[in-house]
Amino acid sequence: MATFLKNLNAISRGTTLFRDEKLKSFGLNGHQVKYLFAVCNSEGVSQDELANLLFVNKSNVARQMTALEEGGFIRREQSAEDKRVSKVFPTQKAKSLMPFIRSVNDEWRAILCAGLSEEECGQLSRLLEKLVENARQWEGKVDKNS
Amino acid sequence: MATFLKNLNAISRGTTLFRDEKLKSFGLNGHQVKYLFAVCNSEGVSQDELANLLFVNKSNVARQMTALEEGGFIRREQSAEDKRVSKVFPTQKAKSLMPFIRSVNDEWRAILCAGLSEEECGQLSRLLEKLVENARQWEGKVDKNS
DNA sequence: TTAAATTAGTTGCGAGCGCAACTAATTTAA
DNA sequence: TTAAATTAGTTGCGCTCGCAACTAATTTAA
Repeated sequence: MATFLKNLNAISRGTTLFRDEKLKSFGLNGHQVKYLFAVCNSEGVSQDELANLLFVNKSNVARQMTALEEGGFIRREQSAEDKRVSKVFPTQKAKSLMPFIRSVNDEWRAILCAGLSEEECGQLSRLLEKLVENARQWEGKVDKNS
Repeated sequence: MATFLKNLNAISRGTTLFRDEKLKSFGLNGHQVKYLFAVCNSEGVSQDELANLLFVNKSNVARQMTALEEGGFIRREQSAEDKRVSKVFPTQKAKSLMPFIRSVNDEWRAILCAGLSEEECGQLSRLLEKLVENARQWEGKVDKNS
């Protein structure tokens, strides 16, 4: 069990490091890629929805959106129906970068899953999905609202 | 793939949160448990070895050892053979706490793995182990010494 | 034997993170 | 209809983290 968490840390760290390496020349760090990727896959998403999608606190979304906006990767648009809501859109610059970001992700997955069969890879995804569901259910129960 | 990393974050966060909840009354937070657990399972380990075991930067080990020492959970002893090395030992206080820490870990694993069979749980551990190995190999290749 | 290279540990720095407190907009109830 | 509760987003705080630069001890080479 202790092993378990340690392992997740190692993989998370590696992922960020890999993305850092590949994307720093574009003015993005390994953490920001995660946010930008989500925005590009859900254009017009609200910051609150982003926080839920990415399992991070909404304060981090606010800060990263400011950074990405200053970097010219996204723009925010106040929702007409609900003026509290900021809808987030990728800029053309971000969209142009997406194929490359996808290739970086693919490359990293290939490195991570080297030596695993397709079945094992799928099995792993499925099992992790289940664990996340369990974790979220517990987190919901203790009601750290976020 | 994007999903993949997000999932790891959610599980990591849940683990820390759970440990925070259960152990704060003992003066330990969710992160420190990880370090203390490793020390208790490898009495006399060096800080450098701890960093490798836990996949964290050695600077964090130094800081957490200072905190754990101040909290009365560990003591450091300069190695006689190599005066650069600090050997780290758990105090009696820490040892007494270990059964409880183990039960917290077990409880969390039970929550995480609810709905999974023994075989699936084992399979998951095995697959993650492989991924970590792959990640470490890549991290070693880019030589971020740490 | 002495000088250079390596190693364990520490510290300053900047970054990400979660939480709590806040503002402003919206919804719910009285 | 107005007051209370909720919601989206922002900001201050304190924590952990990784990196780089540093000290002191040790090992390697000249």
